[in-house]
Amino acid sequence: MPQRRPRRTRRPVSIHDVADAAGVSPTTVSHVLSGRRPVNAATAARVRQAVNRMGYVPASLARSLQAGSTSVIGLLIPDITNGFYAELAKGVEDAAHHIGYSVILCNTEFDPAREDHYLDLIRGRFIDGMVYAAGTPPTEARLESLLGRFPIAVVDEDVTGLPQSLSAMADHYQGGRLAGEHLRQLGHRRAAVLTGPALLPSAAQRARGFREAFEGDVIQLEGTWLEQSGAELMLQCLDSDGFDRTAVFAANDQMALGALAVLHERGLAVPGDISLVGFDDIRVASLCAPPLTTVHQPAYDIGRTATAQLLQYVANGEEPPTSRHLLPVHLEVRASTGPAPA
Amino acid sequence: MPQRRPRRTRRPVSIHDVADAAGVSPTTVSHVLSGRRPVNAATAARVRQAVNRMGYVPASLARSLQAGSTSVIGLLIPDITNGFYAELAKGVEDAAHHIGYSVILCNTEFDPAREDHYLDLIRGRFIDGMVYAAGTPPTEARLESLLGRFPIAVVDEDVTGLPQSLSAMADHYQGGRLAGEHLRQLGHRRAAVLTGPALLPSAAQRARGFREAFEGDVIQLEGTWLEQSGAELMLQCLDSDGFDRTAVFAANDQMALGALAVLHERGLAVPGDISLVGFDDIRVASLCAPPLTTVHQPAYDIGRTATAQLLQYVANGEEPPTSRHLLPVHLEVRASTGPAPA
DNA sequence: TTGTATGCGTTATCAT
DNA sequence: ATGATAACGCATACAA
Repeated sequence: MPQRRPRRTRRPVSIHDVADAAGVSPTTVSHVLSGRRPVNAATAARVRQAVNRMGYVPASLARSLQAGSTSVIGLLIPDITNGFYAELAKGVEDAAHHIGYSVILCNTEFDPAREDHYLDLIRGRFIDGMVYAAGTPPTEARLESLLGRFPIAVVDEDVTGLPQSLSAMADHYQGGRLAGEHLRQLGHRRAAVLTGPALLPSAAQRARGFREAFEGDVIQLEGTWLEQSGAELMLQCLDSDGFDRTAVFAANDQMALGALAVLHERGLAVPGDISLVGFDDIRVASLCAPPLTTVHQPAYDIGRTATAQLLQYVANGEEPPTSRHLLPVHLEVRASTGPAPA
Repeated sequence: MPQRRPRRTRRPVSIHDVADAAGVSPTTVSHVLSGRRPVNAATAARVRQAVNRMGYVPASLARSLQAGSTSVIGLLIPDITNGFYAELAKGVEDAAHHIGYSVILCNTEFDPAREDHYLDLIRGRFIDGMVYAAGTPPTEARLESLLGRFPIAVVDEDVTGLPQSLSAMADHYQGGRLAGEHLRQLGHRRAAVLTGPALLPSAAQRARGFREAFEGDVIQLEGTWLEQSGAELMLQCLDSDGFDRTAVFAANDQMALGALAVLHERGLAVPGDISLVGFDDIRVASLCAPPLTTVHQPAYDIGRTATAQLLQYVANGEEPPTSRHLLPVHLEVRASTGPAPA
């Protein structure tokens, strides 16, 4: 004999309440709302009226539990204030919203603990999938227990040797090559490369592409992806004995902006004394002074593509196949690069 | 024909499976994991071993259903690629993550339908609360059915005459005044104001503050918050008969950047011919050419404060009180403003 | 056309 | 110290 609910707090209206009010069973209410089976017109009208009068909204939580999926995915990125990730996020959100999914913003600030915390969302099945663009080195160790067991799209990073499902990234190597060729054709022979974390394939590929196309004398300094890091590395360069570089390739635009600020501080002309190339082509790259020559990356498309791919399978309860999307890049030549000084 | 697998799909390990494996009841497993009541050490060890061996992770969905809350909030904003909202989002995420909450990114692109869709998340109780920074005019109609019934913090907007719970915003009026005073002191007497949507209190307050402090001849053009809109309004100004303004106040930095691009295109010097002031102080404002004089808004703090306030009550199951936080602004004087031309 | 019973996976309540 | 049972609120297989 069912006991009446305690009713301590103002409990939300449930499907049961509506059913009682309309004089039907919860099943019928459910079907009126879902349309998954025919309901007598008059009955349906009564139910709808009760729904409106009582302001009933189905508890999506209960619905999700029953359905076994939440229609929510995660987007794991290191820094939403970086224009690249913001564009990426927009692409992810667009693709997700397009088929009724929502996106949890997992902003990690490059903090492994925070990353782990957010990965627990998928372990606990609160999210149906994850778009993973961590930007942190120990990517593999952190992911290996997840890939293959959960729907994850690895984005912007070329994680190899793992049972990964989906991936989408820009052609980092080719981007590096474009930067290198450009500077070589301008007559530069001695360059500095301010890279991202050496353990990241993306950072390594950009640097390698640059070196192979530049074919000159290259010194390489490792940093994080942050503006601050670009500034520090640039300072380190300038303060080293016998610094003689005429060109700098920064692993992303944020670092390039940091480097640019330092060059300005030191009274060095860009590109008069030193040419500077970035990577990403975030909005500010075309607005800063001088406008930055940089490798354009289709951030929005990367996010949109990866998410659409992921959800195509997740939404059907299928297991995503292994795939690797390589998106094209191109060089945006602006005013931060010029002929090598004599 | 014998059935191989009774289950259609590989079902995740449940608390029941662990209980069976450990030879205890689900209740005990639950208590071992939560520590909410004493469990025999040996029993607990057996349970923990089973948990590890089977890779059990509690279904947070079921947990949420039982608990009546999800530990997720929404963040509704129009445009994550706008540096202001990105900073705001970072503040929200920080405050939420700090006490174990996650954030759903509700990016609306100023689309009312999309906004409504996301507001349904709170109606369906999939999220415990919402940080609302829509930036769209019909804020009130859209919100009136929600405020007071659900935990919502209205951010960056001064919604008056509504049963709102929490709100946090910059001092828009004072910001407008700072811009107006600055230009007046530089000798400007004729200005153009490129405002945001007239129906938005924030936009109206910024414009009013400007007019009251500037005390000169002001023409006012209404736009959206977008860069494109700033460009269009600037063009419209320049092409009007007898245009004679020496200063422009844009309602936000994005619009200022749009206006700046148009001024450059037309060969007008900034600030030589026209001085320009923005609002927000997003990162690019200090990097563009010339660096933009602008009203600084504490975007990160607005997000963090509002979220911390909201969650303080939500996490305790209490109803948030009505409150209104007004955060201070200040003027960042850079190179886009100068003395009025003779 | 409609209703009953059951399950989704967890935790709180009550019992032992 | 541990377990059985009843919710949480919905959807669905099965019955009528």
